[in-house]
This record gives sequence, C-alpha cells and structure tokens, in this order.
Amino acid sequence: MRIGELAARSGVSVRALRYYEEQGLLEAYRSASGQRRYPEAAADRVGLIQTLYAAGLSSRTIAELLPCVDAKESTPESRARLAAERDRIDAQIAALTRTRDRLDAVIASSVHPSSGCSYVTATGA
Amino acid sequence: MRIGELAARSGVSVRALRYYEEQGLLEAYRSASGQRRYPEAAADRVGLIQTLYAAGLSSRTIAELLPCVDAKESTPESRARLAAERDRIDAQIAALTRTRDRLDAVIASSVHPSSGCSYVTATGA
DNA sequence: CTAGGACCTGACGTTGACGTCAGAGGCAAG
DNA sequence: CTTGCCTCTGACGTCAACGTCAGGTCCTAG
Repeated sequence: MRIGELAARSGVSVRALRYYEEQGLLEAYRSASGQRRYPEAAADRVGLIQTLYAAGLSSRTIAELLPCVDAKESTPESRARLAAERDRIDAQIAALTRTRDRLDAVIASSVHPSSGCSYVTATGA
Repeated sequence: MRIGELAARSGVSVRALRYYEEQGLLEAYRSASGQRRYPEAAADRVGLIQTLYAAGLSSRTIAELLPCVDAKESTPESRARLAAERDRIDAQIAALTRTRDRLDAVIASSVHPSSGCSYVTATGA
C-alpha cells in the first residue's frame, strides 16, 4: 500500500511515517518512480512504534530494540536494554499509580461538603 | 530559604524553580533586595509539581489544579478536570502495563535458546 | 491528454521544559 | 573594603517528534 493509506489505517500522519523511516524504525520498498510502498504488516509495525513512543522510549531506543522485538534476535546488550526499559516502565507505572491515588484522594476530599468547596456551587441548587 | 537551597533540597535546578514561578506554580516572597525566599513547605510543593509533570500534566494544567489540590478548593470545572486527568492517568497505566507485559514476553522469548538468539553468545560458555 | 489529488525531497517552524550565557547587583567573610 | 559565591533579569539555545510550506513529480479518472 502507499503511504497515505498506511497513514489512514494506522492513524498517524504521513509526515510521521516518513520520520519513522528516517529514524530507521520503518522500512519501505520503493516503486519504480520512487514512491514508498508498504506491506500489510506495516500497520502493525506502526502500532508497535506508537506503543513504544507512548511508553516513553525515544526513537533511538526504539531503533535499537525493534529488531530484537520482531526478529527475536538479541545480543547481551540488547537484552540488558530491554530489561532496563522494562524496569523503567515498571517504575513509571508505580509512580503513576501513586499519583492517581493522590488525585483520587483530592477528588474525594473536594467532594465533601465539609471541606468548604461546595458553597460556591450552592450544592448544585 | 533561598533559591539555591531549595533547588538542592528538592533536586531540581534553580532555572526550573524560576520557571515554575513564571508558570504560576510556585510562589516566593521577596527579600528587600528582591531575592526570592521560600518557606520550608516549598520543597514538598516542588515535589508535587515534579510528580504531576511526571504524570504527563502540562504547566497550564498543573496551574489550574494546584489550588484545588492544596487548598481543597474546587469548582465544578476543576473537579471535572481532576477526574479527567485521573482517567487519563488510569488509561496511561493500563497502556504501560500492556507494553511492559509485551516487553516481558519479548525478553522471555529472547532468553529461550530455541529462538535462535543465544548461539551468538554460545550460551555463555 | 489534462485536471487534480497523492507523493517526493528539502528545509524551516513549533512546542514545552528547561539549559546556558551575559551583565549587574547582593551578601557574609576576612 | 575587597573577594567570591549567590542571586537577579532578559534573552537566546536545545531537543524530540513532528507540522507546514515550497516547488516539482506521479498517476488515474474522464
């Protein structure tokens, strides 16, 4: 498929796809006239890239780990890298959980009429 | 205390503290000569700011929610905002958990000698 | 064969959370 | 009173992941 269709399917911009290629995250073969063509599997690949970006990995890190993820190839370094990222994500989950719980506490206390917040809204009346 | 000490205590840069003030996240009273002075509680406040940044909130969002967090004041809008951020963080935790599990699977499979990755390292021998 | 949408490369613009530098003033020690 | 570190404001630099624009090419429908 062409780049526009891949963009539509995977929900990212055309510019982003070209950027991914530039960063070595996404391959494309070229038509005779030089246009990018992608296999069906490219959509999944783009999804994976987005997932890793969302987990806070940089392009460089993703580029280092992607071959390991989809080809199951790994060197001792890449395995250490994978484990390090896993641990980082774990720590991030823990921090986010604490933050969420803290927000929950704030929400709970701000809902209490006794905390002096609801007279502003006159208890909805 | 002065800005340098607060920076040292809270583990952020002096520049960051001035930036927080600029964004309306952190107040400081001024000495006669115009230097910033902070109360002891400022260190905790900075910690909270960092926590919220780490949870993906922007300066603007933090500025909107901080009065609500520490003064327990809330308007209907701010409560909706709090709930929205809480839900966003929840979703982020879920996504990170999936990503972590996926990485775990990759790590597990890359450790298996059968996956053709360990002959490179000759099984450590 | 032509109109117009999709695609190309190259390059500059954007945004957020600061880093860094310049030039000037404040402050405790000796 | 000077030395030297801290602090001030103001302003430009940075970095990543793209957005956007310019100028040109490709391709398919009519």
